[in-house]
Amino acid sequence: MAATENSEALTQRLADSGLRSTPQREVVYNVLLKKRDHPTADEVFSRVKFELPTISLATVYNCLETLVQCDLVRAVNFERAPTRYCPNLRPHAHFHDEQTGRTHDIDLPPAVLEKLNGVLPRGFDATSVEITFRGKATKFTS
Amino acid sequence: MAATENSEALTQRLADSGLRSTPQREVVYNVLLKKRDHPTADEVFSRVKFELPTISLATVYNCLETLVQCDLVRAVNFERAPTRYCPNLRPHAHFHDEQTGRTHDIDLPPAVLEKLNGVLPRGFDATSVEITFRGKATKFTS
DNA sequence: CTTATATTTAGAATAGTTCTAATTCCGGCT
DNA sequence: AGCCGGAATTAGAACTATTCTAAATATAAG
Repeated sequence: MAATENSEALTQRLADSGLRSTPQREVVYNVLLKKRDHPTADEVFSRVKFELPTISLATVYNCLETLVQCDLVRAVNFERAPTRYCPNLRPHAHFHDEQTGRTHDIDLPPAVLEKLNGVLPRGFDATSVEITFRGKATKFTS
Repeated sequence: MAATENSEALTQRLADSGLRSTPQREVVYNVLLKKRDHPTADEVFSRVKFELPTISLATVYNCLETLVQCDLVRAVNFERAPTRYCPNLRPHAHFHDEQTGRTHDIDLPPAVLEKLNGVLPRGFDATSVEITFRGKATKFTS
């Protein structure tokens, strides 16, 4: 996908919510797309500063929040550690490697999602489900 | 189950970890068992104070941490909200009702847990999985 | 060009939790 | 019973991720 495509997608999504496309929002989003290692706001901040040295941390938080609102990015929480951000929009779980601290995306097939919804008793209406594995990734993992 | 049974179980678990049974730990644990509404540390604090008016918040945090270490209690995190505590040791998910803010336990049958482990690619070895639903509980729910 | 509104910004404020250092408690030894 | 040493508790300070505030800046619309 060309970078301009992402950029246009971003502009479109922002417009849909009555928001503007700004250099800060563009760069924050591109940083997330470029290295999908579930960075924290601080990590995003330091990566963005290469391109926009004068950006403030508050703006990074604002942009991330905006992207989450537009459904372009997911906020990922693990215990009480700093929130991490993830531009993977497919339904997926997270695997938290306790040795390395790294977070891996685990795709969730529709069948599993259905099975999961099946555990909800009558009267519980879920709009979303969040799944986090903890353990260690032994091998075959990048 | 008689209260003394829980008390003995607690004492046993603590001893297993080389820890002592104390009035503070007993009361904190009993508070969790008595009203299973996933209280925060602050809520536990105020409930415990009825029995131990001089207990400190730090001690409540210490006791909760100890109980979690001993596998008698689970710490439940939802987004970045204050940690909640849950003495339900059966495998279960949590349903977070966005209207009321209440958290409900959802039992997880072994079949579902197996299915879930099945989504992990070779090389991912999970020791635990945490599942949180979000939505609204419409009816038939206490 | 002007105006209105959105956005960014630096720094202060907040809140849940953890840390620190001093005190208290308690079991085991004599 | 009395003492010792480690465990536990305590009050308050410190920490940290995040949000808030208020002022400055940018930008789209008329």
